[in-house]
Amino acid sequence: MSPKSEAVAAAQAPEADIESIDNEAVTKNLVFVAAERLFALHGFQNVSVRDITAAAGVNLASVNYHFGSKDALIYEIFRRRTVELNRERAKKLHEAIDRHAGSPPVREILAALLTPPLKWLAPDHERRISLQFLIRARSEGTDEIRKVLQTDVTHLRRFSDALLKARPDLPAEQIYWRLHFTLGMLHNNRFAEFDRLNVLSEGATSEADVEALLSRMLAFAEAGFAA
Amino acid sequence: MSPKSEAVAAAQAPEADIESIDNEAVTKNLVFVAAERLFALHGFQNVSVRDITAAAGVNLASVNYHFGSKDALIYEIFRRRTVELNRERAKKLHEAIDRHAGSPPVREILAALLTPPLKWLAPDHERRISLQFLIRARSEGTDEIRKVLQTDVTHLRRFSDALLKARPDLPAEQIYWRLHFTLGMLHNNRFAEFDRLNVLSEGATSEADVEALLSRMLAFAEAGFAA
DNA sequence: GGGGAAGTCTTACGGCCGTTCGAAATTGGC
DNA sequence: GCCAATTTCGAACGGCCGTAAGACTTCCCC
Repeated sequence: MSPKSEAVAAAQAPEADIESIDNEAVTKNLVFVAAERLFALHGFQNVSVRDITAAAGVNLASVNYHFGSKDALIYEIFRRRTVELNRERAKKLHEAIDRHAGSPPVREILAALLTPPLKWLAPDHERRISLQFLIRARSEGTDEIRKVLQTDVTHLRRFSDALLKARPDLPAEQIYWRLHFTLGMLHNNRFAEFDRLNVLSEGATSEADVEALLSRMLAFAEAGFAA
Repeated sequence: MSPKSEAVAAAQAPEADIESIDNEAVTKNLVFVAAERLFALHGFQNVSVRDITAAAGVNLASVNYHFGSKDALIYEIFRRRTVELNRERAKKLHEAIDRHAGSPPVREILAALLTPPLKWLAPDHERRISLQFLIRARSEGTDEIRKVLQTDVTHLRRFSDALLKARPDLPAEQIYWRLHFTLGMLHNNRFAEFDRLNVLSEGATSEADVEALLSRMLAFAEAGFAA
């Protein structure tokens, strides 16, 4: 009772100062943030509801009260962050379409796809942990998440359509495969993979400079599409 | 007692016929094969020791008796398949080196890296499930597996060294990053990702033709390295 | 064919898990 | 300042898990 109550009080005070939004549902937010962080760092199965509520300084029953179940919590985090990320991507894509009278070049389409997640990857970006969560959700996700990932391709279709228009000379399957390859490059941006890369290059590579990383990825993928 | 014993008897007979090797340690092999398959299909945490022993038709205690623990079993599968895969890769790389007087072109280096796993990916290949296991181990693996993956880069260094020699004009970090991108493309070859790709392309893509997939990947990656 | 080693079997222990329940506390409207 | 609704809390339930212990069986060597 005592330590948890103190933690709640200590966490609520600055929260209310910084962003007084959601004065209601403080607990729900504490759970959401703590869960996202722990899931991103350690995986869904390795983080228990008790871990989450302890880290958030709230009661054990909070997860089930506010979200219904652990899986529903995972899904809500996944859903909110996915919508947020895809909104940024779609905005960039439409800007590129407007700039180029309906059909932007391959590089700009890929930039719209890759720039938002790479921006999130920056060490001081507030969505850095969210991106790791999303990457992890792709391989370890719930049954429901897996179903959504495989079924709902409406977001991805925006990009494949734009690419088909930008390269009408290429067979359609070629476009799809190359988009698949590009997404593979992106989803490989996990902490563990960076660590291995740093060991291999003996420190010559640094993922902290996301601008440089974006340039490298765009150059690689654009050349791949031009092959 | 009765159903399990019958299952063992039924499974042992054809096993002994096909490959009479390991007439000893039949049970150990049954566990190994069943575990690899279940882990590859459903993930490490979603498969219990009871699932494995039931599928193998052996006793529950077999896993701990023959392998020590569930984690040790996972590690042994990972280790054996990794050694096997890397041996094939290294052989191909050395053949390429011999063919080209010490410094093969980028495409041949990448082919040595990608061809073995893509061969394993073929629908009728006996290592198809092993490859899925290895891909999964990369993201869901044990602490020990994760440590090995991040620490032991000796195998990968063979390829980065060859690439550095093939493209001495490129900065070293550029080589490392592009190798990282290429591996990302490779590790994205999961069943779930293929399914999504098939939905997106409305059936125009098929991962069954691994020869075509290899060509596509090599063309994409080689162009990326030439950028 | 007797004895010891290797393997198999049943059974159960201890532990962590997600979830639930009823009581207590807090909040907000009148 | 009271009542009802919402939220928080402590506690526990049922279940599945990995692992271990001990009895039993099989096999092989002397």
